Amino acid sequence: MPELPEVETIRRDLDPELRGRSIERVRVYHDDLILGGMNRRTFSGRIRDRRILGVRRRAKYLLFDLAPDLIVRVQLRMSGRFWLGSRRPDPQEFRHPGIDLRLDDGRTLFYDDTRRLGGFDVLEPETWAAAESRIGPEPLPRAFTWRVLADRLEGARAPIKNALLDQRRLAGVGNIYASEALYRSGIDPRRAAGSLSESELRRLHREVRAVLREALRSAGTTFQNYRAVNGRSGSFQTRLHVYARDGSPCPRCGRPVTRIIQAGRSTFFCETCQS
DNA sequence: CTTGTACCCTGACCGC
DNA sequence: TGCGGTCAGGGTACAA
Repeated sequence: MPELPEVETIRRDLDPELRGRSIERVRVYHDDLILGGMNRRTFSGRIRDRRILGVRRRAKYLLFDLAPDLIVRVQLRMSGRFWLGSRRPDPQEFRHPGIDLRLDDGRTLFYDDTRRLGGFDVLEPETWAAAESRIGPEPLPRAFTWRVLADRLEGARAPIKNALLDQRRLAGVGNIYASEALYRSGIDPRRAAGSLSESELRRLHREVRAVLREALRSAGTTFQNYRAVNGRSGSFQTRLHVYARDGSPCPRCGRPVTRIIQAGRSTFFCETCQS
């Protein structure tokens, strides 16, 4: 479920706690949580007794750098969650144990995943570099100018909403912030991505960054499942303009928000304010 | 190459 | 209360 702001919130929670710790013991509850077909024994063997150098994020992936030179990639997908503590969390909250990583300070990092769409894999640096090169630019650094966005969308005939979700074009935007950024930019989500004018691209660039930054400041959007580490909720759901608000009045013009399906996912927008 | 669709999985919710 | 249908912050394989 998490998009860039949610994954980055989790990264900020985890990094100072995990940095420098060693993984003493690994427990895997379901083979399908090890992505890429590695079996659980091999996975455990690769990462046991290694020290965590730090936790990074790229797009919606969390990357645990292990000494001396190995990467654990975590994909939360729709329902992955973390808990860090010396005891297993309340089973009311964490009903679907997925992977436990016991650390050398007596605590355990518990990964829980209701739908089991997420999971972990272990990558050599070269393998990660190859995968990483296929991901679009991060939207928050200064290097991401409106011209970079224009480049990534140039010639695309797909609807702009779909293009924003395509991680090869742009990293980190998901279903919530795609709808929100297009609403704030006044752009119809059905427009061909390559047909946006310069002023539309400038507005979209500004609003994508603004909505992601504001959501990050609110520790993300807790709609249903998403929690930061140890059950902490985000608060950006109170600041959404259109997402999941179909039928409610558009905050700008008062006409009802419309819901359509694009690429199999819901899109929310205002037919009056977005053209 | 680009684009769209089906699928992975469980749970919550809605109408009958 | 039960049951079926729909939907859920994602990514990927595969078809067209």
